[in-house]
Order: sequence, then structure tokens, then C-alpha cells
Amino acid sequence: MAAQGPSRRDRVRQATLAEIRAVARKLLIEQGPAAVTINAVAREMGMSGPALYHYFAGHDELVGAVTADFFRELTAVVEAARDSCPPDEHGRRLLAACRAMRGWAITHQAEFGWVFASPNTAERRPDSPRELAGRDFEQVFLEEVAELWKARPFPVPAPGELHPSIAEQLRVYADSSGVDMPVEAVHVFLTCWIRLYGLLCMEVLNQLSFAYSDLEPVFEECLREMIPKLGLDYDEATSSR
Amino acid sequence: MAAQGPSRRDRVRQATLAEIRAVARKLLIEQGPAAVTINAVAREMGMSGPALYHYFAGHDELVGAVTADFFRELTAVVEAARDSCPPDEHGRRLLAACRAMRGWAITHQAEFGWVFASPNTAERRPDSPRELAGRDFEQVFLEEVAELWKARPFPVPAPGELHPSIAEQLRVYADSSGVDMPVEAVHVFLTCWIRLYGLLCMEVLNQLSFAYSDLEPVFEECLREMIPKLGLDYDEATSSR
DNA sequence: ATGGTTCCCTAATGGCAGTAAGGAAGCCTC
DNA sequence: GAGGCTTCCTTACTGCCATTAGGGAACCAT
Repeated sequence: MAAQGPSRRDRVRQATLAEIRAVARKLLIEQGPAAVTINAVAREMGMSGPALYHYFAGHDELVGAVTADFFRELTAVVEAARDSCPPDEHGRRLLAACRAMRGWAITHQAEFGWVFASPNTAERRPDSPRELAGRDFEQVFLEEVAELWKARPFPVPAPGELHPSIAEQLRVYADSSGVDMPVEAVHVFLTCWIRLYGLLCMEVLNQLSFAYSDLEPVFEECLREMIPKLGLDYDEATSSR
Repeated sequence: MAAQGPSRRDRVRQATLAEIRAVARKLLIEQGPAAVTINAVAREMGMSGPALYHYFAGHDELVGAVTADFFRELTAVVEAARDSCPPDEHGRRLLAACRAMRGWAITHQAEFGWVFASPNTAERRPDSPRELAGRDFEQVFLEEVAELWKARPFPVPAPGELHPSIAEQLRVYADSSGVDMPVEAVHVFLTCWIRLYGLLCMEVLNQLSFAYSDLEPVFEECLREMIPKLGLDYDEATSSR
């Protein structure tokens, strides 16, 4: 007798779900975001359009699921890069994670761009898979910095030096994300995050092509500026020791 | 006899063009980017859909024209703010321009977000009105920094210290934009630009709402970090002297 | 076997971009 | 001022889209 696993029906369903998302991604890559339609995905699979409604409540949900996939894949890539460095070398781990993020972004421009400017940029419920996966992704960096903070605290603004409004907002955020750092350290982290992620955002949305054709050295310089803010040494973190 | 101005026909046509763009903007603000369709705009004006094709070659061109309008309006607002400060106080002028940019961005979130994630983020010809207006906008900041450089050069990396690839890319850019600064100074400018504009980009695309609800103080802090890079004093530039 | 569940289909609605063809109105020249 | 050209706008149409409704077939548990 077979092990009491998921039923055959369940397995087929999961396979279909996976195929739908794979086809959606293929269409995105090959023909752009606008080509990711319920009908086109179904057609590509040899199904009728309405059949897909047994798997996704509508176009928005499909878009959200695909976006969540991208976040999960990106998270895995970044975690793998991070874990290719020893657990105590936080500088190297962070740099590896950041570079892996950009590496994925430029080798998967369609996917990364989709994350920022997906068809439904607006109405997002905070409990959607998309948002959960997005927070998980960001959490990878946050936790690595928290580890760093625990092992070797970096310089932060003195309590009270922070703008009161920022301090209050970050208190809420730190509570909700359950990270164990003072808000001042969270602020330093987010400042770095905004610069890195913002640079990628602009790169991928073609907002910098008027001046740059290759932003790799700009990104690297951004890292070089970021690393000392976390009390780390760029050369040390870059060299293989 | 009337002055030899544009013919009546021309005037009517210009008025219709203006109304189309105004209605498109109204739809964007009231119902989001997806509501800006040829048909909806025409309906709102009491016209049939196909009639709009006498004014715009297609949906993409309409989108581009509206985007160009936004850039032009933003440019005017930023220029006005800049010119409200004396011509020789470059620090105050720059700060005023930056704050005006964010002010417009948050009071016109729909429009500013549209600039980044308009329906046709992809294929953009460099001679489209959208691109021209976009470069004019960015030029406002570039030129103010160039003035500053002429009046009181700020510290820049030594020649050769810059990554060769960046130097080469910026040489091309500096030539094409006809600005009279060494590439090292252009690099400092673009570094600042990327931070400011990137922050706004992320804010407006809702990429930071997981942590922040009000980014005004974050933006202000960004300015505070930026200003010394241009050899200016934040307090001096902020105070009214 | 049977009854419910799941899956998928066709049909249909209404909206979209864009094309085609024709009518009316303005304008310009002879 | 009469024809003729241009411009503007219309309706009709194609083919796409999202989504809903309803029905048939396969599957599964009892």
C-alpha cells in the first residue's frame, strides 16, 4: 500500500498550478508583462481561458502568485550566496547576498522589473502571498544585519538624535518584524537597503539609461559606501581573506 | 483685420488636444492608470473612441504625451522653487528644488507614479516627447549643480580614481548633455541624483510602506547627507541666512 | 452503483485597441 | 460662389481581453 501522501488529484492539481505559473513566467520573459493574460496562459497550455479560474480567482491573483514565485526564487538565490560564506564573516556574507541580488536582477530583468511595476501595483492586501514573500526576502538582509549587530555592533546615531517620527515608525516596524535591534540600528539598515534596492529599482525601470549603460560599477561603489556604515571593511569583506 | 495668428482650425485642434490630455489625467487621478484608455477618454469627452486617433497615433502615444505633460509641470514647479532663491545661493536653490520635487511627487502621487510605471515602461524611443521632457527635467538639477561647480567647485574623486567604465559612460553622457563639468563632478551629481530620485521612486511605488508610513523625514535626512557632498552646508542652506 | 466533487468546456457579456469606410463641415482656390 | 480638398467625426467591424454562467464528463468515496 502506498504511503498516505497527497492524493492523486492533489498532485495533478499542484502540477497544473506549477505549469500555469511557469507559462506565465515564460510569457513575461518572451513577450513582456502585457502578454501575461489569463487567456494567453491558458492557450499556451491547451486549455480554455475560463478553466484557469479553477486555479486562480482572477488575473490579479495570478499576477500575485507569479510575483511571489519571483520573490521566493530571489530569496533562495540570495540565501545560497550568503551561506557560501562562513557564518561568522558577516561582511562577506552581506556583500555576497547583495551581489547575488543584483546578479539575479540583471539576469532576470523581466522578473525583477515585474516585481516593481506589475500590472497591479496598487491595491495590495498585506496578507497576500506576494507581500509575505516580499517580506521574507527583505528579512534575509535584515536578519543578517541583526546577526552582525549582535556579533559586532556598528556605529549608530545616539538615541534622540533620530528624527522622532522616524523613531516612532521604526519602533512599530521593529516590533512587527520581531527583530532584536534598537531602532537606531534598524535605521542604519534601512538606509542601506533603500540605497541598494532603490538603485536596482531605477536601473530595472530604465530610469538611468539616459546616463549609464552598465550600472555594475555604480552598484559596486554603492556597496563600497554602504559597508563602512555597518562598521565593516570593504577590502576585508571582498578579499577571500 | 485679425493678426496673422494660428488659424481657427489650429486653435480648435490645440484645445481638443489639451482637453484629451486633461481628461486622461483626470481619469488617472480618479480611477488609476488602467482607466486611462482611448475609449474612456473619448467617452468622457462625448466623442467616439476612434475619433481620438486623429490626435494620437495610438494608446502609447497618448500615454507618452501625458507623461511629458507631467514632466513639464514638474519642471516648472521645480524651477519656480529654485528661482525663489537668490541666483548665487546654490545650496538654497538646490534644496528648494529637491523639496519642490518631493512636494509635487506626494501631492501628485498618481502622476508621479505613472512616470515610473506607465503602461508602456518598455519600448521608448529617445526622441519621444516623453524622453525629451524627462531629460529637460533632470537637466534642471544638472545645470544648477554645474553653476555651483563653476562658482564654488566641490570635492570630487581624483581623475583616475573613478572606475574606468563609469568614467567612459559619463564622458559620453557629459558630451551629449553639453554640460561643462569634468566627469568626476558629473559623477558626484549623479550619485546624489540617484539617491534622491531613487528614494522617491521607491516611495511612490509602495516599496517602502512595509516599514515607513511617512517618508518626509527620511527624504530630509537624505538631503542632509547629500548637501555636504556638494561642498555645501546644510544649516546654512536651510536657514534663511 | 450513486452522489458529490472536481475539472474543463462552450457560450455569452461587455470592454479594450485599432482599422475601414463614409458623411458632414470647414476652408481654399478658381 | 462652386467645386474640390482637408479635417473631423461617425458607425461598423475584428480580434483581443476578463469574467460569469451553465452543462457535461471524469473521478472518488461511500
